[in-house]
Amino acid sequence: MSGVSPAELLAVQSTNRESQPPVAVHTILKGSPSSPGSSSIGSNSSTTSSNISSSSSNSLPASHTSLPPPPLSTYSPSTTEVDVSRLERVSFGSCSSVPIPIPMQTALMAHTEASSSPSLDINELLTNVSSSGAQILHNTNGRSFLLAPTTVGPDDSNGAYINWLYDLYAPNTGGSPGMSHKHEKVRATLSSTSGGSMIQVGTPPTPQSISVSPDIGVMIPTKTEDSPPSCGGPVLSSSAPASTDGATLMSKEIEFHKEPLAVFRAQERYLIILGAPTSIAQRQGEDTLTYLNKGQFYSIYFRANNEMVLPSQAKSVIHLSFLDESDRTVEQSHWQYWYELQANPNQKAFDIDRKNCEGLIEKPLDLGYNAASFIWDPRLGARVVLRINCLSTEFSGQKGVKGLPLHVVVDTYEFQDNDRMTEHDEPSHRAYCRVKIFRDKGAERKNKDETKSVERRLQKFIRSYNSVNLDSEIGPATVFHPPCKETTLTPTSTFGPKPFLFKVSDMRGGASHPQEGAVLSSNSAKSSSTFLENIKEREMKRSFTRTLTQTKEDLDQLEVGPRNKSKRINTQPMTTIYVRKEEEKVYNALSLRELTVEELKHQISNKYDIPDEMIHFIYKKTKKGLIVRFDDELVTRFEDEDDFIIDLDFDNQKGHFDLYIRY
Amino acid sequence: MSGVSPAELLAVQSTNRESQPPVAVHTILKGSPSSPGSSSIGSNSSTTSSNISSSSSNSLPASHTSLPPPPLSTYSPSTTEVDVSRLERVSFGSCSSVPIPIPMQTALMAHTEASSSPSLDINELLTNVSSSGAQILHNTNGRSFLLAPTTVGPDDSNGAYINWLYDLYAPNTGGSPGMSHKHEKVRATLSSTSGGSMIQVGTPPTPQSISVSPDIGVMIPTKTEDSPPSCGGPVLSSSAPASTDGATLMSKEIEFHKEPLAVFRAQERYLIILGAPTSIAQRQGEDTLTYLNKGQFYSIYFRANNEMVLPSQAKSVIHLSFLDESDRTVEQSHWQYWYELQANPNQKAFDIDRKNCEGLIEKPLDLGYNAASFIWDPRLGARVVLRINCLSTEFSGQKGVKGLPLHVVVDTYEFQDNDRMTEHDEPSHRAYCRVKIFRDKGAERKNKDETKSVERRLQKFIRSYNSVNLDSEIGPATVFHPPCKETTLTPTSTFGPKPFLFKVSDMRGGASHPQEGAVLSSNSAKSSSTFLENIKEREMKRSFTRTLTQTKEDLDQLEVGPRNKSKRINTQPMTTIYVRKEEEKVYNALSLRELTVEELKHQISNKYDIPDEMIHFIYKKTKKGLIVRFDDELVTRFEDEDDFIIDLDFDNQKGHFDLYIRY
DNA sequence: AAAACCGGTTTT
DNA sequence: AAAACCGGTTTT
Repeated sequence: MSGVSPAELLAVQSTNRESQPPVAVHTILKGSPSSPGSSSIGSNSSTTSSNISSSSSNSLPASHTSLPPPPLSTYSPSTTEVDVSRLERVSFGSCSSVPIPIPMQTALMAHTEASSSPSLDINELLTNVSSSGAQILHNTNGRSFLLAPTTVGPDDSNGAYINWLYDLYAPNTGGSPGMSHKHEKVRATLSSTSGGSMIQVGTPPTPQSISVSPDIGVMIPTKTEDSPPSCGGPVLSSSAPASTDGATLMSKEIEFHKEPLAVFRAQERYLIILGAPTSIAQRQGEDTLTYLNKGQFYSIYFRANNEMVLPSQAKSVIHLSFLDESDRTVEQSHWQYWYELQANPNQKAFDIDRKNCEGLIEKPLDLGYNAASFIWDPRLGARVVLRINCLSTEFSGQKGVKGLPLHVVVDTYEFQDNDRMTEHDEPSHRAYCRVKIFRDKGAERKNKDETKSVERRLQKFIRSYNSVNLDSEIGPATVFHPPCKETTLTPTSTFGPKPFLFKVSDMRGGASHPQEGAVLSSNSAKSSSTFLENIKEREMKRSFTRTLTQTKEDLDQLEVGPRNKSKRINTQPMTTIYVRKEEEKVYNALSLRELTVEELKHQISNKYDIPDEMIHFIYKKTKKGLIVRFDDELVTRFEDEDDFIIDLDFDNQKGHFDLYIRY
Repeated sequence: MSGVSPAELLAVQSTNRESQPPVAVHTILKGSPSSPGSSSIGSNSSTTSSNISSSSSNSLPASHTSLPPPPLSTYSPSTTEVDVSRLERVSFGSCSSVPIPIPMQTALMAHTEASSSPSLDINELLTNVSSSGAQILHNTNGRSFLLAPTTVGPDDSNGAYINWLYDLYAPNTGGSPGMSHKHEKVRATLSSTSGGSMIQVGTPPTPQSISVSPDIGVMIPTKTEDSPPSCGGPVLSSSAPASTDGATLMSKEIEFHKEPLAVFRAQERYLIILGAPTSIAQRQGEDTLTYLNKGQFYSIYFRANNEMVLPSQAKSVIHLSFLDESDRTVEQSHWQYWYELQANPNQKAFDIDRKNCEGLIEKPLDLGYNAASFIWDPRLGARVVLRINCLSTEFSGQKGVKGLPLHVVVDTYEFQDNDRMTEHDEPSHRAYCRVKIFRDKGAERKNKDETKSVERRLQKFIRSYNSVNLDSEIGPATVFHPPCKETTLTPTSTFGPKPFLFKVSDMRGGASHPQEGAVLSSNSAKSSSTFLENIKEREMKRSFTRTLTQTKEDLDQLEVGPRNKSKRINTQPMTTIYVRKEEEKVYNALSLRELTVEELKHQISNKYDIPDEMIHFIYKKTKKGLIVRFDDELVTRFEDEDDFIIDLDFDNQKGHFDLYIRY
């Protein structure tokens, strides 16, 4: 219908270059209500439960059942290695609406394996069960998730069976937000007596009624009588798994931890977690993205792998930077731009709520305007509470346009007691995550909108999925980042260049990052004497207190910045314009030392690896479409940070390039 | 359901303080296909047309039928006086979908009378015809409008009849946009044999097939065979009206005028029309609002009432101002703020396309940065083409916030021949309209969005309308401005203060409007030394105008300061025009440091590598082909980014060049 | 050209 | 807290 292939809608993930831990808890929903220790998932007290034919004898491929038990729950979902162990069949009746009671806090996420299940045959599925293909599960919190069929086959009772695959997430209920959650992967097999149809999640139980069935490791509502089936009572039951080690998965009540569970990959030495949910809209395998609110405090948890030999002290440095920008001058100008908008010259890109940090051996220390360090004991862990003072939109400038993501980069250095390292030490560990900072409660809004968006895309996917043409190679895949309450920073190489440090004080003297003599002084945008006095007053205040311990109260008093403010003057003798060709994703910065056509040519040829003399003409293409030859005067009109789309046309006849700059 | 009363959704208008002409054309749809001069509205060539029972005998209250014939069409909809004459009944079949063929250009607007029809009984309507209450008509251009029932009664054939009331608008098809339209008010009576239901507008005929049925004065498609009824063929037919003077309404083919029809209220001396559609979202009786695009040219038509004694010359002054701002200092600071963002210091708030104006006795003359005047002959009319160079959002500053509406105010002064009035004359006429200026094609988007929004509100109204509780006093009313292609400026008192004139040159000396010493200073987003110099230059120029008093407005202005790079501070006062010879593919930019013939020569010779003295004469070649010697005054008329084709003719005899600039 | 996106802001 | 608005901008 939509003409969009499933591959486009939900592209199959490729690699997991962030190397997130592939561990996952696998749990089984089983059809036999008579299994030991079973709790009735679908105990909807329906008289039509006699419709159900339970078949627990259906065996699965050995490759699936013989996998070792997966480790405990993790904060990072499995991506590269999809464990497809423990398949079970659960039969259900002929009703067109099959209630699956799932706790209110449980969300289901679309999932099929990318590679480990070559037996997946979408075409067969489509042929055999057209209308019962991928289904949207409507969770009671308003979110909907895909339940994707993987394989189908003849049922030994009265119909066909379908292997459904999905992820089960159980976020926590109580406790502070972003503190704990559970992520489980569940694979269940359902057999349908009829051509299947809508599957709905039943009315959730009250939160108190949620308990854990130790034998299957799934949270199960103990009373579900308030979810009557919408038609003849198909019921889904649970029981002990047919596999061996299901009981080891979660043999006790789920704990809602005050702090995140530290689950390490085998080699990973540190685990750093940002207490804010990761955006689900990012494709798995790509950089994660986490939405934050400017001026709001978030925790970063630091944990070391206690199975390793750990130092008694570590220094971690938190940087806020633009990792995408390989060009440091761009990063510099971003920060410079931001800084000059601040009312308070002492304003840092982020600041730390010293009072609410935990486990810090020394007070955190600002290294620059976009970095801070602190000492902690890896054997004990630590928590740093911080807020970010800039907006992502401040770096994109224009009005209706995406803000720039920033990077939170954490470098960790190890040393014993007072054996502090020197400046030139390499960090033992580096991890980062991308963040986007919004005004007000924009982060929540953004997450909410994304949930809706993902639902729409899944709906769309299903429509195309159930329609005719489908490449046999293409099947649904988990492309979105699974919902979670926290963001695990991605470990990365420690050997790259150190994150850019923005130091305002650098400007006075020669610094490692030449500052081109930026001028702070002319705080002249504030023309009201009253206003100026306020600024001065504020500066006075800060100068006294900033060396002292900053408490949250102090920080709250310090305005994060007036909303509308003019920029300040900065005497950089260079005009930087950004250009990109239409097909380019990102801009190139042209730093014009002088505003002449020659210099423009030079910089263009430089940036695009064209010999200087190969660029013959430069034209301005006006909004009206006029083509105007460029002259020095027009170049003079360039303002710093102007951006243009350019066309670099090669003239085959004459063997040179003509450059068109679109206005 | 929604808990919103109809009164809240569609509040009844109160007074018409703008005193728009209450004239309206009333037209009748009638059920009898045998009436003289009838054209089949519903000639859907359906075999089920036998279902239709036509009943033209149904008589209506005398108060409705005895009204005098309304005058000819108008550009201002009737508001205070609702003429409810000429009701007719048209029966239709039992189909649930009744196609009403209406020309594509026809829009239907919700309407019932506010006060002049005390016989309206909503409750009766609701009781008798619940599901066939107010209906949404889906026009084929995607817009939907309300068809509101007014009264119901027993049908003499087999059901109940309903009096429907709605407005019928017939915008023009061909011609330039915003040139002409028709606005008619139609009241029709339909009787339903069944409990009524969805009414749809049939597929429209091609524009060519539209003709006028003189006896009923409604545009009727001559072929409608491409709109098959979705079920058993109910057909709506039209015929001559039962009333007396229907033929006088529109006894000839509708003309799509190249210029707007000038229809005057009795006393009104001038009619001034802006060639852009009025926003429908404004409530009637309130100020109109018209959406424009920045940088796009619009026409303003000037017409005088030829039934009056008119002078041979009139001077009209077009102002762009902030009429809402009673405080002129606010207005001043708004313009000051805007002005300082302009790259070209000669940039005016709007400029006039001199080439495309019509009927101007003299060239328009800029009075300040936000006003221009011109002389025209009231007996002949005139057209001024202008574009506005500011954005409404520039004056609201913040990001997600409504832009400030501006006012286009036109003062017209009368005088005989050369008897020009002095500065202190009062204008004979003043009219204004509110405009909002958007970026790109924002005006169209805005109008479109409003249509959708109005539809939603009407839908919502219908739901509440068809539901239980409804105050007997409350009925639907026409609250929105009717769709139209043009905006008639609202006449107003000429005795108020004259619109604010923003003159940059005012800063030198004491002006009639004190300038409050606006601070230019370092309101800067610019960082280059060149820029600083420019600023300094400016400050130098105006330093003596700086005042000690800093008003709150100044501060506000500054805090709204530049946020993105699109805002530029003026560089040198310079006007850039683009020229090319006919044989040249691309234009050359001439940057005129001063607007003199000498400078023009200099730049031309510079660009075309001709010695200065080799260019002897510069001529203007008018559209008519006249050759005019250029003088400084003509050069002064250059607007930034004007473009011209030039002829550079070498005179072999005299050995020099003559330059012709084609207009 | 139309629709969607974007995120700051206002409204509910 | 959630939804809608707002208009510049991008995508389709």
